[in-house]
Amino acid sequence: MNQKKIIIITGQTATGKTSLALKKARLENGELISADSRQAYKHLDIITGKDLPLGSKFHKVEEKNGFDIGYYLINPEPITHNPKLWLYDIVDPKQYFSSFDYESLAIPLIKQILDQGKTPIVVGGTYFYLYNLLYDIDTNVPPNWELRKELDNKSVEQLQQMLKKINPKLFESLNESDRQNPRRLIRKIEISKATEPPRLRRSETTGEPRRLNEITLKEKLGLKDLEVEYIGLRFKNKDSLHEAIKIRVKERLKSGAIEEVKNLLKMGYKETDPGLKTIGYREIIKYLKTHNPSPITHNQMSQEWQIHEHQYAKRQYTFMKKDPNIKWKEV
RNA sequence: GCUGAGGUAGCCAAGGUGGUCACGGCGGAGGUCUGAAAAACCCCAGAUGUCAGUUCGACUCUGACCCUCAGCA
Repeated sequence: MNQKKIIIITGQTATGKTSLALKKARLENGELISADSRQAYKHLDIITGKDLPLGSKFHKVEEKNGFDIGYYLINPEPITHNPKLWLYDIVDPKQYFSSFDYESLAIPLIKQILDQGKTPIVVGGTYFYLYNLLYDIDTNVPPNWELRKELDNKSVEQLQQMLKKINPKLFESLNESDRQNPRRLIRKIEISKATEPPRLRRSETTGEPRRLNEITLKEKLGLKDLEVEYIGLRFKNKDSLHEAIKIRVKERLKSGAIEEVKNLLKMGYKETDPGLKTIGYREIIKYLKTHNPSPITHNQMSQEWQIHEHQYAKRQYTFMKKDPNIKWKEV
């Protein structure tokens, strides 16, 4: 019981990651750290499924790099062991938030929880965040939002030409999917334009596949010895996935999803804000639009939401299943 | 019953003077992923209502039949 331990729980959407995390928290004296790119946004509560008991309060602890760090208590009533839940409500829906930001916030929290002799339980479906947390991200080029904004107007063709010009080798190393992907092209241009020469991975220069075996989180924490329990939850078949998502969407609609969107719009948030580019919000905004050239019914909105949620769940698994360290559990 | 419109993949849907068996979108399968990731992107598989005729050749023309929709009665 002396060895330090961290638990990572990820997996497909709607598999019950949070409830597993809570169970673990009870058993192992744990605190939860969310790894969810949507629950990191303030005001996005019902649709992103922040399962907080009524009347929960956000306890802000500090402000770091412009992000709010704080926690919720899982139980509203004071009880003996009341685990904290961190990294909800970090940023405003208008703000951008990156996997790097996530890592920079999560690492000190993990350390702190370990120092208290507790077990950090990192839980969430944003595998990209976990990927960067657990493994290495080997570039040192931060996002340049001004450049990105400027390049957002360019066509894919133009972006390709630009990259080919400033970094032909990198362009050649891209696969077809990335070559057609404006976001990825912009990122590559951003890296290539950076004044500091980036420490590029071999995969980007030689095309060699990246090795994904060794979890480097220990080194990042400065710990020699750390037990990592890394669990992934997935659906055992398509039916259970569809069923779970159907129930989830209906429940969220019943608990006021539409009102949540209306309020956000009233507060001045727009569909183009980073936080609202999220499944559920998109479909409801489309449904609420009065001047929509092709209006959809409530039922269609619900269907589309469900479909996009399925597709997301499948994409998640496609990405995650390449990680050899995940111990899968079916639900 | 009459008149009009129409039947193209699971859904929506384009098409042409008859001649590489057919544009797309959605959905479905598979995939990409190194500081926007619930994002963005790649890729694959699916079709001409039925029967007969004209023709070297029909999804496209003709006829019959079956079905759908609108209007009339």
